[in-house]
Amino acid sequence: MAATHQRQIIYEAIVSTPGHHSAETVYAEVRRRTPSISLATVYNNLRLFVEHGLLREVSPHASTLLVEGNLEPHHHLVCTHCKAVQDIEGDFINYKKLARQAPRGFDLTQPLVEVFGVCRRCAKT
Amino acid sequence: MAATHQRQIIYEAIVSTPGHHSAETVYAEVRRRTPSISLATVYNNLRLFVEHGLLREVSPHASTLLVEGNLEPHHHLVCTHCKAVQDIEGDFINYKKLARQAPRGFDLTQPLVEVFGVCRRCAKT
DNA sequence: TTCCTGGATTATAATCATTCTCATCTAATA
DNA sequence: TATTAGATGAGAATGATTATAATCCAGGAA
Repeated sequence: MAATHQRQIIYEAIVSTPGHHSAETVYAEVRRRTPSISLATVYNNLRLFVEHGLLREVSPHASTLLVEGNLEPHHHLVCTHCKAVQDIEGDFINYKKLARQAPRGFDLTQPLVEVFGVCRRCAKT
Repeated sequence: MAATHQRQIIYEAIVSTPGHHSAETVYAEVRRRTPSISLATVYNNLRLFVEHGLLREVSPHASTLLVEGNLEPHHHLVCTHCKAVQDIEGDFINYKKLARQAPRGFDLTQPLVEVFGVCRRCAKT
């Protein structure tokens, strides 16, 4: 991966500010220094950085709406590669600890949890 | 909420089949019985059902790409209402139990977890 | 029954984020 | 300097979703 000027300023813009960054916010930030940069370049490199592990994707799931009729408490296991979602049972969450970590006032009455990993098929590749 | 014909067949199509349903799959299924139905109606009613708690949204996250530079192990707390994401620390996950529940071959070497709830500001409303 | 009214539906246009295409550029190497 | 592979930029294309506006329909009042 070549360390081009664009890549450097994109990376800098992200790691220099804690928190979560969208393509648009990065684009706006980076454009102040290098106005000729293209939004496509930002997207390309965000994806590249995530693939190479330099950045982490905040919500690595497919962007399409999914609904389910199963209202029983259960959680989801999401493959960050193929985006497949499957149900997962079990009480692997310590709700007391979780509630202690959450900020005051955050309603966790019925927490849903999504666990990200890589499914067997994708792990083989 | 009026129990119209369209709403009934949309709801039926979802709860009669376990698993996760996208707007397109519901649309395709429902069209076999009522070919005149509109995709907009499917979207409208999926949203309505989710709001009324008849259905659950599988990945109630912001649909835009977000990245972060913080590679330290941590998790995310997501407000299902305003979609805001904040970091959350802590070891509220029992990884042994989680690994036991996950299907064979699912790679959970570095699991990311998103916990959904309602943030203080949205809970007030 | 007939009219009225408000909500529901439909078709389609519009929007938004993201990806694709392809011509151009750049930097490293021969 | 010439070559070449990869990177970039501009804008078109895509795909999911939402908005718009006209039409439809069911239930209640006359």
